[in-house]
Amino acid sequence: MQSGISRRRAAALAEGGAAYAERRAEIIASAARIFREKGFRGASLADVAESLGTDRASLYYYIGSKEELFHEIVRDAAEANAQQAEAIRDGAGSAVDKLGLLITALMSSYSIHYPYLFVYIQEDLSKVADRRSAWARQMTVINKRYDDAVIGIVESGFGDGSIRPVGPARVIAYGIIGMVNWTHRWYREGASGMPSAAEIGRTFTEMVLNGLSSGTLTPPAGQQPADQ
Amino acid sequence: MQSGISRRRAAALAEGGAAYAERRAEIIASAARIFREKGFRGASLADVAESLGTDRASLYYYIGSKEELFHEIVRDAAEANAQQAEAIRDGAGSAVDKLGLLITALMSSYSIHYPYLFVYIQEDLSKVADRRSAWARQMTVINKRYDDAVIGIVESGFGDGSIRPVGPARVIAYGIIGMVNWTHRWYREGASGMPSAAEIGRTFTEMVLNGLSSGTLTPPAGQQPADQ
DNA sequence: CTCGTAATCAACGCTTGCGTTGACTAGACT
DNA sequence: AGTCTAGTCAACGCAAGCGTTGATTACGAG
Repeated sequence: MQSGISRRRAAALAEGGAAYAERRAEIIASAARIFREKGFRGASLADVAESLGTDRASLYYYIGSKEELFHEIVRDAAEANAQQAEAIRDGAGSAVDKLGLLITALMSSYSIHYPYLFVYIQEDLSKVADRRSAWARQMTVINKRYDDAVIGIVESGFGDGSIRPVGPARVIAYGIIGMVNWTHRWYREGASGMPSAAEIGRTFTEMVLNGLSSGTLTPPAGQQPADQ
Repeated sequence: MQSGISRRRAAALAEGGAAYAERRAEIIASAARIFREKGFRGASLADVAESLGTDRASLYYYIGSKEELFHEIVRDAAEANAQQAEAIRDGAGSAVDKLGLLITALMSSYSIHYPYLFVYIQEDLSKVADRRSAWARQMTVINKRYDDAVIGIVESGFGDGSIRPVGPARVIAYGIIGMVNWTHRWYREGASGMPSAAEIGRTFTEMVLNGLSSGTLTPPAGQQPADQ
């Protein structure tokens, strides 16, 4: 059984009016900003409504619930992310090249889809929804695809010898992912003194691929003995 | 004006009974686990009480509020973290050595103080409390001390030539911090197939200091031209 | 001018969760 | 046995926030 407002929303959605779709997109964009600022639980629909200069109840003409709003924001971001990683994994080049590509591609995604991607990254999705819900299961799949793509690149590098096996592929992959994802805590698009996303990507790439050590004061690596 | 329960709590605290302190610590430890699992906003005091087999109201004999409980968990973790980073920065060794030390030290802290440290790390503190509150300002200071210690190590490495200036010191520092902190999303103490914190620390150290590239398929670094 | 549709909003019910009250219980001490 | 105290808990008040209703406004078409 549908509620009154829900029926009207479904009708408007089915009709597919351009103005309606545009207003809806506006709401989603504004909500993304709010979620980015306050987090999913910290943000209220009142905040979203206020940022749009409208009433909270009016939002329900465009969206079914706070969760639906959140899902809409996150799903596309996650899917795009996964596809990008998979495309790089399946593309041409050595594993090392691919890792470099991956890092810079992610950073520029962030720059473009900000704040959508950061909403996605900053939320620990396992804490936002019941693990058994349909949406949570979809997200688990998408996240796994993403992880597997990165892990796959590292493993292929182990195989062709282009990546030094300094540890388990999963740990290396999560290290890279973490380095990039953690930017959600400090990177602010266009803040004064803030390097560009591209510059951050280049720095990360260089440090992960070729290392920070200049080799002038420490032995130049190879396999150093486990000192513990 | 104090409420009844608050007066009794203050009295019990002032008296300093050992059993009281122990029970209080038990509550804090259990709360840390819950906060770690559900996040600050997602966890309710009912959850905490239930995990202790007691009533929610009984908690207030030991703690003043949910916030106080959270602060107690986080403050020490943050302070310990900052002091550790500062001690490493101010200790002996080259900057490269210090970075390696820092990474492994952090990872073993996590292993020891788990879940306290992860509660601290997983919460974006700017989203949990009003930025102007006394506590938030204290935390800002502690966080800055930590960041500055890491940035300081990187800068000193620039100075003595042991660290290659692949980008701004802040970006390098945040890259390392991110790599380590992101473990809160996937590292689970003692989960099956999970590497030890020490092993993860070694892997991260090796990849950041000496790089992943074997040099067999890509030019061995130096300064590569900006390709953009 | 009137009518119909798209869009808005004041007001409501409902749930969750925080913090408090004041009474109760178990056990130590006299 | 009687009393005192540390600790517990059923019950309450209160605020925030979600989703709904039903009426109202704005406005374009006829």
